[in-house]
Amino acid sequence: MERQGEQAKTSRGEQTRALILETALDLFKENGYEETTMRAIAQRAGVALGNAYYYFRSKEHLIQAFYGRTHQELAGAARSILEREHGLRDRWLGVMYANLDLIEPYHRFAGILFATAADPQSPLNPFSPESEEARRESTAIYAEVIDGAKLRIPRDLKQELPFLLWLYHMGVVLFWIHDSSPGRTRTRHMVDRTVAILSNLIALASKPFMRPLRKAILKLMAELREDVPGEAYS
Amino acid sequence: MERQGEQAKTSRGEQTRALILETALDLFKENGYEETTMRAIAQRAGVALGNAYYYFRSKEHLIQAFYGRTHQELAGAARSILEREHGLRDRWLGVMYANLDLIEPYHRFAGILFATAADPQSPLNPFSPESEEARRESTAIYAEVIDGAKLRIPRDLKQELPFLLWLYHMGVVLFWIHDSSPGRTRTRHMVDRTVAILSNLIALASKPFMRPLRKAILKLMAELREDVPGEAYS
DNA sequence: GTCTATAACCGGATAGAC
DNA sequence: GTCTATCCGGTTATAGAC
Repeated sequence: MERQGEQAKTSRGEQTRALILETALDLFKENGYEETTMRAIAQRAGVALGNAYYYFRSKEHLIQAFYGRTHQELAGAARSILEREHGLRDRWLGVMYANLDLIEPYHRFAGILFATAADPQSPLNPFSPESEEARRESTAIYAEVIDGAKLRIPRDLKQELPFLLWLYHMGVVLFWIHDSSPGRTRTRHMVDRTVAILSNLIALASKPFMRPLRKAILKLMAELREDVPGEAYS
Repeated sequence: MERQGEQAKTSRGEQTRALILETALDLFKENGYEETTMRAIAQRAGVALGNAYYYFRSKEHLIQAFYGRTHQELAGAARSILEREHGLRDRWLGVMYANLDLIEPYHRFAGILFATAADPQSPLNPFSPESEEARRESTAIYAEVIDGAKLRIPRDLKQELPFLLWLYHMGVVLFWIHDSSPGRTRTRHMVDRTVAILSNLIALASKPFMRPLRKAILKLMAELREDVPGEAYS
């Protein structure tokens, strides 16, 4: 019944880890973040409290794991969308909607989720070194959104766009968190409108006669941008 | 030596309250928010733990009080700036700088501060009903920034601008929190540039020929905007 | 209404045994 | 890798003094 072959490797541990994470997310969905105790998570998962802490250094790290899982799922969803769609606007909108669908079940505790993420000291912060991988993967999705689109975009802009779309993505999530409309229709409406406008704006900014203004804005951005994956966070 | 006339009223209590708040902020500055215990605050203030909780229902409420104090101080600083300056850009920039000066000493623990504030459930959230007064006062400052400027702005835009400037203010604070440059020079640079650009944009948006676009954007905003001081937060 | 003192509760986090 | 015991600090409760 059981095998412990060398391919299984960390399998046993991974299973426990996954069990704890899923249990935690279920409880978060049911009762919210603050209301869910680590003891309750451990109990329902059928493990000891200390064991939960063996896999997740803190309650916040459960959130980080949730981030990671969501990224994986979004990347998967994005793949099929990006195979199908070829216009910038539709590719972009598709990814945004996929993300909103993905996180909707967690809207209830997403506030706390984002709150802890807002602290620059926190490893959960989207700008932190710990988040670099997630940030890089996320940005990669948006690079693919752009690269696959039938649209000629100058190199300087094209280089910055994935980061900008990722920032936009963050802004949408922030809006979504504060959106109490049923089904988050308000956020979807906002995304519809802004993606359309911004897609046009990108096309416009790509015109040759826009070059000077484009250069000026990109220069300002470069000045302002912290070297995100760098020394800034000691 | 002591009088307890009717004018003194809550004076005794107010003094204790202020003492506790100042002590807490000192400790936050010195050691950060998480590292500062309520017991330590009470001890250094020379009051009993229970007394601290008599004046502040929770540790978070100390932050809310800090917000309030900062608002007061900003309003005071703004008054003298707005008496002096008459161009939109200089009035606006003056207020932004005054605010940055005011909060600089607290940069260290501002992250946590903003983090707890980011949770929609939290009373600290700038959009929450509990924050309505602070939000209203803050918005009033920006209304004054606009009203006193020598610039003709159409009514529809003028009505929305204070809220928009307040949103911008929030965005600046968010940027500031993540700014690890010495003296927050990066934030100041960003503010310099963006206030200049946005001031021009406001002037541009006020031109008669911009009316249709302006109307369209204001309409979208109205659709998106939650009735902030409303039922949304039950 | 303001304040002290003290004990207790609860839950996040850690230590160390198995 | 898993468990039990323990610590620590936010918070609450109580009972009483000015």
